[in-house]
Amino acid sequence: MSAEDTDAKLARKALPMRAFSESLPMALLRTREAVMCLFRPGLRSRGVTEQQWRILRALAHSGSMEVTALAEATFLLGPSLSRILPDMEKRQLVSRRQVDSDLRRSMVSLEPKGLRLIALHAPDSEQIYAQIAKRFGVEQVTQLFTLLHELQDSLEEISRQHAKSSQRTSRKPPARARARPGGSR
Amino acid sequence: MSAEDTDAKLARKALPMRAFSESLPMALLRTREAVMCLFRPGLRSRGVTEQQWRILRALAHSGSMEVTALAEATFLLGPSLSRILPDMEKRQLVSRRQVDSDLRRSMVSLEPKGLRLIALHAPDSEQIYAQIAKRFGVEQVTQLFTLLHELQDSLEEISRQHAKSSQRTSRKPPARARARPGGSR
DNA sequence: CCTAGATACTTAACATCATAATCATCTGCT
DNA sequence: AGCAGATGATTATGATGTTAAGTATCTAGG
Repeated sequence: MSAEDTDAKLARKALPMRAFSESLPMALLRTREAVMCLFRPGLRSRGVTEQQWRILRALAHSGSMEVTALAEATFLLGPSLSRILPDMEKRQLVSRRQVDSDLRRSMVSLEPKGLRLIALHAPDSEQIYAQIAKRFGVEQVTQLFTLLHELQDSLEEISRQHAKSSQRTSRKPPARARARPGGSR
Repeated sequence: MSAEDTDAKLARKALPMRAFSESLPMALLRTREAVMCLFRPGLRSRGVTEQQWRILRALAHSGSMEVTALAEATFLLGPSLSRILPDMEKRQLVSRRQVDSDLRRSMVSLEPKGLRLIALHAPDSEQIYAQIAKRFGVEQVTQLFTLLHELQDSLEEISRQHAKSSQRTSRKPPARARARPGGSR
């Protein structure tokens, strides 16, 4: 055993830190990646990226939306949509038109081609969910969803609490739940 | 109500597709992002990125590691480490040395500065976990971890099954659980 | 030996994400 | 009206993830 190993092991014991495997962000990241590994091949084979698929799904689910609302729904940022939407327009998966009453806004709509793409891929997607349900258990899936949603709620409360308690020092609200420079991982 | 809205609503009813909010990848992504929103400010204030923090934690937990093992542990890719590690070396958070018995390999070790950084940040991190435990519930947290791990196991089984059944057509195994061009979102 | 293939890691090229800056438009106040 | 500030969206810039190609080293078979 090398000196570094020994040091690290001592360090691990001395540090008031949970095991790396008990990191919530890591667990969520790994799990999501594992799920996506099942879904990606099908999407890729149809020439759709994960982000484009989210846009199609959001539009199919909620109907035409403004860009900001679409960003919220798909969990993408404005700039990402500004790049992705023109591509999808060219491919006639979606269309856009200005809003008469406010020329800053534009409405994004699902086009027939986009709808067909969804219809084409949906069975595959559902089949994967069926496999998951079979292996993992239906109740387990619903339980997981419940926990994830509840955790999100709890986290939001904590954030609000932070915002409130730091109000004395900094005037600005913590803006909004988003990230930092660099990729998502 | 616009024609597009009507179309979309009809489409939604016609399509054999679950509600967008019941998308497992989305739920995991949103939850992870919500968690990271609590952790990021502390890391950022100490000049560490999320990825660098994962590297430090992995080294503190398991001791010195080769680059490949580190990639596995941190869920980063080799090229990312090739970019990140030199920076961390310059800042003396970690160090590297060639392995005598195999000059291709190099061992990455935690340096005192890195250890101090962990020690500095760990309390903050644990305090956030404490808040989560308080709001969300301790049993809920452990239950979530359990479900996430079990789901990963199930997904791996499904992947293996796919690999086996597609063995006739394509010789190559599905390699390994990784992603596609573009960022993580 | 010594050459072919495998392995560890790096470099390069490209796509994407995140922040900030910018542009256009709208709203409220005077 | 007319201007200041807010808001929707795009563009610009920098950092990261991913794939593929490249380099160096090791291992195995002739």
